[in-house]
Amino acid sequence: MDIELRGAGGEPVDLLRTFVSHGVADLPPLFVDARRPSLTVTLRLRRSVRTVVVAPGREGFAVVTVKRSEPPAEMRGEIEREIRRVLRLDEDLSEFYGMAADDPMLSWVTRGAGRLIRSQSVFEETVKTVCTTNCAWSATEKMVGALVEHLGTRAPGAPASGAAGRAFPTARAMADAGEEFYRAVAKAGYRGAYLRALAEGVAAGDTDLEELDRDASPALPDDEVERRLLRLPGVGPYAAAHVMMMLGRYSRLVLDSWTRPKVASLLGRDTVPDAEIRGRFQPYGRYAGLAFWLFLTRDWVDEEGSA
DNA sequence: CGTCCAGGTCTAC
DNA sequence: GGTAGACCTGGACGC
Repeated sequence: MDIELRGAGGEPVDLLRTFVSHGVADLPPLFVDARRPSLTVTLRLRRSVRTVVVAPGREGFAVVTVKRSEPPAEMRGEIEREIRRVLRLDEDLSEFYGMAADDPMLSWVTRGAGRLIRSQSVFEETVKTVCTTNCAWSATEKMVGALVEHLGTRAPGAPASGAAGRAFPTARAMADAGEEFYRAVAKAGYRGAYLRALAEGVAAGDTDLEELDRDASPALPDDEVERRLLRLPGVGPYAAAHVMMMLGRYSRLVLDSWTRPKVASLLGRDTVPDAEIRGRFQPYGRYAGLAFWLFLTRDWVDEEGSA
């Protein structure tokens, strides 16, 4: 099926920029192949699990194909909705583009950058973010890979082993996995207890993460969303800002051991105080975090458009 | 082989 | 409310 690459405000969408918009776009159950280019994702649907490939189609469109089986009509509708969510196509970035157009550092984004690949659920976003804390990216890949490989449901056509072809695990599946799994298989270290507690809270219905999405609760203020996220085990200021960015709530800047040196290097300095960084992007208001992220990741795709 | 530290957070002052 | 110290893990460093 075809999906038109057009934002909710009619703004352009650069599909390759979207594919390489964020490192989490390449954590299972998402796989980016920047060469082809394509995005493969295994989706949990209401009544099944399917692996879907998104690639450039005819001019202005993405083409979505479902692996193995041609899905029935109602499933196709569901898949299209989920892909639109993952690609963030229903977000209106035209106001942000209006601001960026007058900024020499960011005017380039108006060609279609700014849609950060999103996971299927806020729960998934939160788990992945906790898995990025206080460790190298290789450790994050190890942890998330193990969760999907060992706890995720297989889609038709999934390889016998590995994370490919499996959906992100449900909160229940993660809550039921024992301490030993998090220690010996996922190599999550002290995060294991956080992940289990987080999953148990969601599975038991005590924690509702999905309502924190900007689409789900546009009236919920960012301050309140941040307060709720900070109550979660393993979620501090960095993780809260990061999850919020993935929820389309860009008021916070993601400040961590990767972004701080990166912004300093781009400004040709040794270090830059957090307050100064915030000050520089403050004019973008509720898009400050997105402006900051795009400023940092401009070099992820070169001018010719290859990653 | 020991120390440091990666896309930090928690607890105890 | 603000700040040390501990914390799993493993790859990168210095010695």
